[in-house]
Amino acid sequence: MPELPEVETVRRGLEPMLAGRRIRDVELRRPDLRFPLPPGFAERLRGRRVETVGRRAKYVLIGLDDGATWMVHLGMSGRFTFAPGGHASSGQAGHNSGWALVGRHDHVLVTMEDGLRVTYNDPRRFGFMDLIAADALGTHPRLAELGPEPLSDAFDGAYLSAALSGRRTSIKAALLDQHLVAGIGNIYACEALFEAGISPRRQAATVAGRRADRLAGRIKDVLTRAIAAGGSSLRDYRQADGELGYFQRAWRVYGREGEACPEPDCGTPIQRIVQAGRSTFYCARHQR
DNA sequence: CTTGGGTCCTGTGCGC
DNA sequence: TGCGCACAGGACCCAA
Repeated sequence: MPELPEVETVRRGLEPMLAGRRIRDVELRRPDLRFPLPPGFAERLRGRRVETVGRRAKYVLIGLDDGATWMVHLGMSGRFTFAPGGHASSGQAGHNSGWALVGRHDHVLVTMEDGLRVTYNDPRRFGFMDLIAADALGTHPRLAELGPEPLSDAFDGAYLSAALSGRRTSIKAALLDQHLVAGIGNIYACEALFEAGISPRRQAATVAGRRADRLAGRIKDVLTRAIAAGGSSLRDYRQADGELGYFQRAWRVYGREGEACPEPDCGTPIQRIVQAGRSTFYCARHQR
């Protein structure tokens, strides 16, 4: 599900539900997600007041009143759902553990002091959570190594050009490297390269100068549009799972193998290739 | 240091 | 209709 825009949509959905409220209870329905949850995870969250709901790359960062940060990565299939007092669930039938309905993949159940129930559901369990003490946030290994936010001023053509120099891998693979720029995933890498007219197979180091300017600009634009689409789905559905934001987007090349290139007067069939184990979609005529 | 490949996990959709 | 297989939006780990 989630790349930067979807995670930002989740953040925006969570913020009004959590910020300023105290956590009454946390129930873990298993001791681990992708990784074991840190010792005392539930106990340390219990009784804390949420002060901020932020985001870095694809991480949701929930700031607590003791200075700690509750970090959430949604992996491939993680999502949050909400229910006012007593009916949070992802819909499937399940066992009762004080909650009205608990689905098979509802792994973390949070009750806020006003009774709001927040469920973290993740069938594939590639997601993970951590609880980071105030003095460890700056050095957390998963955060400290991340590249710049693509929507920040620190990310531009000059940065991209310099960061790609010497890289022999493909530009597509390079964009997925979170150390280089943080938050782009498989879909938006394909879409940004299409809009920039750059072949995903091009060697990363050859994306420099004006070509890098163009790519940086298209990355910002495609992410900004996706966040806007996610925001409208939030307004319509009051959910934070981001799924509608993804679902409603009409990708121009992603998932469109064999369909005609959407550029005017092109019509070249979109190709699908595999790079670094991931599907890449592109137009061989428009992308060089 | 960079790079490519394997791996974790479950659900879905397709072709036969 | 049932079955098996390919594939799915991420990122870690390891070997070369």
